[in-house]
Amino acid sequence: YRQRHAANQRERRRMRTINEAFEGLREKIPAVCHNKKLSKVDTLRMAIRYIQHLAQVIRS
DNA sequence: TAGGCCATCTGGTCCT
DNA sequence: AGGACCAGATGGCCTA
Repeated sequence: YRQRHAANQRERRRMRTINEAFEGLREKIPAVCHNKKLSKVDTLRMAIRYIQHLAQVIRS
């Protein structure tokens, strides 16, 4: 009813902030394929790889 | 058609 | 009490 609806609305807002953060992270990853958007899970995986790569560059 | 990705709803738990 | 966070369930959409 009223409470439930309000909670759902807040949850949607919360998810939106998370998705915006994903969007921000996506932009920091060098684009492999430019037109195709990375999925959330791939964004995380690529970010990990990229950080590892950067660490390697610093080390050498 | 199965599998991956996603948005949404929901109930539980913890924090303010 | 009310909100934030979380994970599970569900259904839609798209692609190999």
